Amino acid sequence: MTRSGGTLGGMPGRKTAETAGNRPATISDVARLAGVSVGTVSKALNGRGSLRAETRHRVLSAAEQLGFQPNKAAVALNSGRTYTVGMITTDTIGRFSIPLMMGAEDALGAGEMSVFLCDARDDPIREQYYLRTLLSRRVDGIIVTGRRTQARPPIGTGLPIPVVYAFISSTDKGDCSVVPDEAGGAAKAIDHLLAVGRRRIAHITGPEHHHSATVRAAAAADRLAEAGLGLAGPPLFGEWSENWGRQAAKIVLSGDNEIDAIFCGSDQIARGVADAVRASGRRIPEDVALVGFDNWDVMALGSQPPLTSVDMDLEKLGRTAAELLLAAIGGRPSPGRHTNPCRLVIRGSTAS
Amino acid sequence: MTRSGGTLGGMPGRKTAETAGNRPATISDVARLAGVSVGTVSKALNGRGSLRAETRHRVLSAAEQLGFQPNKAAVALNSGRTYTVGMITTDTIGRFSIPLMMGAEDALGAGEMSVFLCDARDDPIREQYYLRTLLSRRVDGIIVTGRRTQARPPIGTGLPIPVVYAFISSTDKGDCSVVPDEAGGAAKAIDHLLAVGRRRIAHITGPEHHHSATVRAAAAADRLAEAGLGLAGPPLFGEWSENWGRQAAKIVLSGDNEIDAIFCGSDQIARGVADAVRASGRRIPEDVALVGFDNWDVMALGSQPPLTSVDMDLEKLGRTAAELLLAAIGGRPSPGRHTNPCRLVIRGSTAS
DNA sequence: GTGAGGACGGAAACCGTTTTCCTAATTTTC
DNA sequence: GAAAATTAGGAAAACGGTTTCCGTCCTCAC
Repeated sequence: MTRSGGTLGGMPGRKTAETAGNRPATISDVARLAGVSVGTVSKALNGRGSLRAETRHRVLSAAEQLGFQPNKAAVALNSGRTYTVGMITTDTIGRFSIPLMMGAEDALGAGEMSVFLCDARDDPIREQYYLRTLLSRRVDGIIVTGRRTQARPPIGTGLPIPVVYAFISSTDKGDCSVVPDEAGGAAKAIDHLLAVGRRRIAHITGPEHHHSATVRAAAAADRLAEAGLGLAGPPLFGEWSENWGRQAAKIVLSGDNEIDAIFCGSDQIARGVADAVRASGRRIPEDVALVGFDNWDVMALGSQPPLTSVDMDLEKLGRTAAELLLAAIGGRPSPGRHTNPCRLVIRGSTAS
Repeated sequence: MTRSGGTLGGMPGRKTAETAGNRPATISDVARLAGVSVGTVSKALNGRGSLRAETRHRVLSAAEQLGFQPNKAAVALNSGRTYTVGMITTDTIGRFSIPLMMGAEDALGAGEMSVFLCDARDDPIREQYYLRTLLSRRVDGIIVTGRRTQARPPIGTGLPIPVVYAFISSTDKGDCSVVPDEAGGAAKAIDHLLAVGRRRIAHITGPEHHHSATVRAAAAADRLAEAGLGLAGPPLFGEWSENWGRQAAKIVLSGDNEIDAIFCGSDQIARGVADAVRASGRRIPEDVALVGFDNWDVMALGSQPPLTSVDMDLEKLGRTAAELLLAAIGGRPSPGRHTNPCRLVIRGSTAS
């Protein structure tokens, strides 16, 4: 009695004619079993040519019985398409890369694309090594991501395949980049604070040499200026840490003019600020409202009260990057800088 | 004047004969330029056969000039090896997967292997889809990771390629799994608390149905029993959240018997506990010493004082998994469960 | 001067698919 | 009932490498 196990759509792990150690079935195996030529098998499997229904069915069930899966390397060889893309994270895979990667991977997976993961760890040598590897693997395209939104030199010029930068952007204006609208996000934060009646707003953020810190600070100041106001004191630049948040909050709170809100450059900073505000005997949000940035769940939700925060929607951004890459691979490139709006997530730290 | 740009080891982005949109050079192009046959080019590039130094050099410089990179699909086709592995994260890519992935990717990259990233999102359908895809791509092996250390059914049986489970393990004892020694880590935490003179130790941790929670709790109790002591009250099972840490700490602190240390099932819980302990007027570590688990930097370092914590050394674990996979691919499998020791990282929350 | 042997490099098979012909058989048309 | 049109499926080329097998030329020994 012949086993009929191994449906095409079924569990590949199911024991079929192909057992451990056996080499995977090839199209020739299927052809032999079905009693037809390999060309016919290919046609049956791909719905090309004209075949009798009976023949097609015989091939299909032979393929099923052997658990046949076409060798993608062979397909790639004569189609010129590998249906793979490379994802290079220029710096270490971290909190920002993950949602980006997930979004991108999801969008690509739907297009039957597989993703090569490359972690360049901030090392230009590794980066170029990976680039060479990816080119050698004939990926159909590359997504470059990184922790900083600052523009960076293109990963290569005159490459034979499209490249999309996500989160980071390329200094070459002709390259396709997808970046969050950090300035818009900061503006939304300020708008919200104004809407809940705050007027004396301080800003505590990361290092001044960090692109995100300066962009967000400038946008916040601009927005207040448009409302006929100004930041309560110059922005406090420091580090992206809770510790800095605590320190800076102490400085702000000991100042002459009572502030009624603090816009923070990150959720980590906001947490530190929250600690210091509470320690000073002030209540959040009654006395001081607090807005963070990143909407990092463990920080925003672990804080007491939970933090209102600006969400850069990184997963969407990754998805968009993937879609632009797919379009470019399909011959419809979208050069230039594409910005993705931020969302403001309102929670207890500003709820009135 | 002929451009000589494009060293083999140089920047692939450099403008060479191959410019944007041009198809990558093939071995035939190199052969034509060097005035030899393709077979000779292959020999020159791979150091096979016997060639005159002059010929070899001519080929090499032709390859260099064209920026030739062998098409890996073609190589895969006749070597049977793709030099790729698949990495399936059964649940969403998160805090635990990342260091694992990074360690594995690093170890594999050194072996010239590329990694396919597959995020199964806790969906068995997606998981099987990815498995099929990977098999179709003829990866040389697969690493399966996940957020939970609990054993899971094998991803497939009778697969033609080796599989290594990292962090999670397979219920099939014959499968190769690499897991952290959570019990050992918990024991180290208890040993340390005992060493700094604590005797009344409580335990607050995650949900009782979570494997890690029960294993760590049991190991802590066992270790105390060995020392002729016991936990100060039964372990408090709840959630892996700061909020639960705060709640549980209040319960513990309001008990009859004064405790002098709390061992927490995670750093997040420990942070919540720290808040509650401080709020109760007790000092850390003088009155209550605190040990967390995971050594998650933002939590452990953001806490005040910084948390002593058990580090599962996930990057090492990922690296080990990759090495075992490489060995298995090379025909030297290491079936069974391999445990990796945890490290205790001592910080202010227990410093005497 | 002849035969043996080594050095060099070309021709061709092969890996697993897809696709383009092309032939043979069947059906349609008048 | 013969010519034309259609259908079914096979043979072979192509994709881009690697490897095996030979043939040619040169050198050396006798």
